[in-house]
Amino acid sequence: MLSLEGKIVEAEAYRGSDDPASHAYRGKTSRNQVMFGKPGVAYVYFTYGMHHCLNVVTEEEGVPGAALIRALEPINGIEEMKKRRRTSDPRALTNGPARLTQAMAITRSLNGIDMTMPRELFISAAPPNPIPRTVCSRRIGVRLGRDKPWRYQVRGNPYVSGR
DNA sequence: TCGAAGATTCTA
DNA sequence: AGAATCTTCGAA
Repeated sequence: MLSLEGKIVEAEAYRGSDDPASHAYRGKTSRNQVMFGKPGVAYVYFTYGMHHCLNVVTEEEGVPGAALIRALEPINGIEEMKKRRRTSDPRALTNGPARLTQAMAITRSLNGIDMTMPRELFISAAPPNPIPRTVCSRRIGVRLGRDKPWRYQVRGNPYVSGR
């Protein structure tokens, strides 16, 4: 069984009542409730009538917060990803929050699963970068909370999202 | 109930 | 620049 794998190269932070761009800004709802739960859990939501996005819950239980995974560098299962994304361009496979969920077949059925253990969907540690080169900038695609420099990406990585 | 907006992507 | 497309949320 082939697994679909990628290295996270871009993410954005979202918090709670102090972050107007966050789904948790106005408190807990049925959609965002996992943002208030245990850290390391997947928060997957559906938006624009067609797209899924994947977050990792980040804060201790009871405190809302999550990181939106915005881009991956494909590592394994690239042919499968090309089929799912209907493109052969390797850079277009996972360089956007909704693109990577399509490439990796991530849907709301995975909402709420613990990604700190080897599961259907999980995150594992990678060797540290020999040269630290993570940079931050303003978040993308949000109307409110543009001022917050909570987007982190690997500088120079060709698989990050954006224009 | 109803209506507006949305942590996006693709096409023209 | 505009459409696609439907869920979610807050107001009525």
